[in-house]
Amino acid sequence: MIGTLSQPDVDLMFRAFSDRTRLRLLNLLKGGETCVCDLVEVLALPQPTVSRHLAYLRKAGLVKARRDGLWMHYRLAPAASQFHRSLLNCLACCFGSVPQLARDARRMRKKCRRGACCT
Amino acid sequence: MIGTLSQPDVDLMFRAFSDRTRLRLLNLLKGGETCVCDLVEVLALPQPTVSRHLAYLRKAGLVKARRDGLWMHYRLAPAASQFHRSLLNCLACCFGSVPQLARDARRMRKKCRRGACCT
DNA sequence: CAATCATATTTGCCTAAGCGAATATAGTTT
DNA sequence: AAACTATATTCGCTTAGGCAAATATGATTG
Repeated sequence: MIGTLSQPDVDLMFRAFSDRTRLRLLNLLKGGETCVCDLVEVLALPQPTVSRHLAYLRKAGLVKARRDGLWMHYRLAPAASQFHRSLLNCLACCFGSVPQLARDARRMRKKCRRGACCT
Repeated sequence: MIGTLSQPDVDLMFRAFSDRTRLRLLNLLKGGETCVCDLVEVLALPQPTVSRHLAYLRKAGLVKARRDGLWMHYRLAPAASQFHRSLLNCLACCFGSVPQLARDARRMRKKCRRGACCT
């Protein structure tokens, strides 16, 4: 009934950001491609929960997946519109407002430094 | 349990944007202070629906209300953080992606031009 | 103060979406 | 092919949140 509508619906993309778990995932992926097992460990959440939210983000067009043998690596999808770009900018700003995000990033860096991450 | 948390929760603000009706309201308020009756007419939605969503936006810290006799005028709250500012920037970008927003704005301008709006 | 107007809130109902537990799939190794 | 590993999906349950209809509130006017 409505005319042109952007591929991944704008509402869907906003809603993707409106859940704490997904925000944390996006925040970690900001640091580069990451495999699911590392995300699970750093967020300390059940693996099905993480996979479920990653699937949501994939459907919203916000992340891309790449298979590498047994592992799946996720990364932020390159911004496909000005809107997408501005949403990612919000993510950067959240980092200052939500202490949990900074903590997650710190834990990920630590894990990688001791060579314990898949990448 | 978690330490510092920004007043109007980040998740709440994102969720405020993730509903089509609220997005349309925010978009109209971008044009300046507007009274509820004008919003109801331009969006062609039931008044309780509009009021309910305005209440949501108020709680999220995104809009401010001002009473003027019988009328209530709503306006965008001034950005209180970098995050808030970047969210408002998303709104501006949406305008290009969601044709409905441009139509709403056009209808509002038209209404005001013929002197039919409360402001 | 009764009537009226603009707006807000409540109620009841229904769908979307989160979670944990269990299970399925897909690739690897032996 | 059987066993194993990493990841994805499904199921049953519970809560959040949307809507329409009805009702309440708050300000103004007669």
